[in-house]
Parts: sequence; C-alpha cells; structure tokens
Amino acid sequence: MAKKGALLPGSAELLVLSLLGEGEMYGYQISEELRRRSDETFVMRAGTLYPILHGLEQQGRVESFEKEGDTPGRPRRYYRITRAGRAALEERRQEWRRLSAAVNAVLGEAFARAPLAEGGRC
Amino acid sequence: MAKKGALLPGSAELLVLSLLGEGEMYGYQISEELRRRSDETFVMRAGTLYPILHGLEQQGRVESFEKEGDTPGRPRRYYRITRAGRAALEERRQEWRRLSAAVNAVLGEAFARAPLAEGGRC
DNA sequence: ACTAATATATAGATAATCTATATAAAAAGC
DNA sequence: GCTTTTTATATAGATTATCTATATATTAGT
Repeated sequence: MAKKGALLPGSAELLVLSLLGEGEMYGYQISEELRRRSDETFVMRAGTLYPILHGLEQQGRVESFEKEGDTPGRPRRYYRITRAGRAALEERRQEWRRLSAAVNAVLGEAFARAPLAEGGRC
Repeated sequence: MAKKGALLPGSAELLVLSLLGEGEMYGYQISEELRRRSDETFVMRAGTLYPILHGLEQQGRVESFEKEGDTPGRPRRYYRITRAGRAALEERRQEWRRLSAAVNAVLGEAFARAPLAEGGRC
C-alpha cells in the first residue's frame, strides 16, 4: 500500500467521481461524505482531495463554480460532474469491478459479488 | 491507478504472499499462476515481482533456496512462506476485505461479499 | 542459426498518495 | 473578550509502489 495510507491506492479518483455522480458537492463535503460512507475507513485529506479535483477539472470531467451570498462562512466551491466525467466514472467503475474480482480470484475466496448478469441465485 | 498498470496498486505483496501461502513456488511460477488465476488480468512482470520477493525475504516473511540437480535449465530459486509471513498474510487479507468493502460502500453497490461470519446463508 | 519461452535480477522513471504548511472565516467554549 | 475548534480551500515537497528498460543465461522449437 502507498505507505500506510488511509486510502486504497488507485481508488481516489473513482471515489470522488462516484460521489459527484450523485449530485454536486463542495470539497469539504466530499471528504466528509467519504469518511461517513466508508465508516471512517477512508480519510481523504485536503492535500489529496484538492489536487484530484483540480486534475478532474482540467480534464473536463468536472466543472466548478462558487456559490456566493446564501452560504455563510468562507465561500464554497462546488463541483459538478460533466458528461465526459460520467463516461470516465463508468469506465473506472468497471475497472474496479474487474480488478477487485481478480484479487478475490487469486485469494481463492468465495465469490463475493453476485455476477450481475449471470444466473447465479445468491 | 498507478499509470495504466496491470495490477491493482497496493495489492502486489498480498497476491504474492497469498500464492505462497498455498505452497512453495519459484518466481516465474508465481507470475504465471497469478496471470492464470486472475484470468489474464494481473500480469506481474519480473521487474515488479523480484524486488517484492527480495523485500519479503529481508523482512523474514519468506525464505528462499535453490533447487539444484533435478530441474533442467537455469536453476530455480524457490520461495517458502514463514510463520511471520503467514501472520502478515492474514493481516493484509483482512485489510483488503476492509478496504474493498469500503470502496463498494461508497460506490453504493449491492453488497458483494457474504459477511463471512454473520448469519447469511449463501 | 534463429526465435521464443523459461528464469532471475537490477537501475531508473513515473505517478499516486501523504505530510506539512498556509490562509481565512465562523462557531463554540471559557 | 479571547482562544480553540470546525469549516473551507490550496500548494509544495517527500515518499514509495509500480512500471519500463535492460542484462544475462539456458532450453526448446522451427
């Protein structure tokens, strides 16, 4: 693993895109939501998150805008997934399924994931 | 992901230890077995594998020996997991379960893995 | 003879993630 | 009133896992 990091290496962009796939969010909200949903397992710090968001924006996978006025405190920069971002998300999602299934296959563990399209009940 | 790599980043040591947990093997055999079991998904090249094996040996998690005589061709260096290696394997295995479950939780996909110890039949 | 497959090994490049640091405003505690 | 914590965004630099490239050597197939 990348040091003793709090993330599963390689999954950072997938996780961020996945959350944004459900609706626009600002940076801090993303990291909190990630922490909550993963049951404290993923603690993506600012130094990891913001470079990822900036990178995704440069690649045209998300777009950002500041929401002024109504929100108190420091102005928040919201991020919204683009059409290209959705395509990238779907690709990464499939890649994740493929790779995690392959790890499980090597570990020789009972299959986890219901094969999605094939007939196995279970 | 680490470049466009053929591995799921962070999983290399787990995969190697896991195979060695089933019996002693030599390097080339490990990479072939990995390729086979993962259905061509994981292609761990020599430049990745051998540094990992040497590292594991330095940490006392595997021990190696050359088998001479009976095998034709270049002599093979076999690797065997140690007691400490088994402990490390179990740790990494659990870590993998924890992290992959957390990714799936964030992705919001139906749960995959039968909870292993909790009452689910399946 | 030449090529491909088997077999091990190391050096250097690349990139993902982490730590540390900086800034700033609001809320909460004392 | 003052301090600390939480919210909020951002960048620079360090670390390290993995990849590519390269080197060497033997055997099998064409």
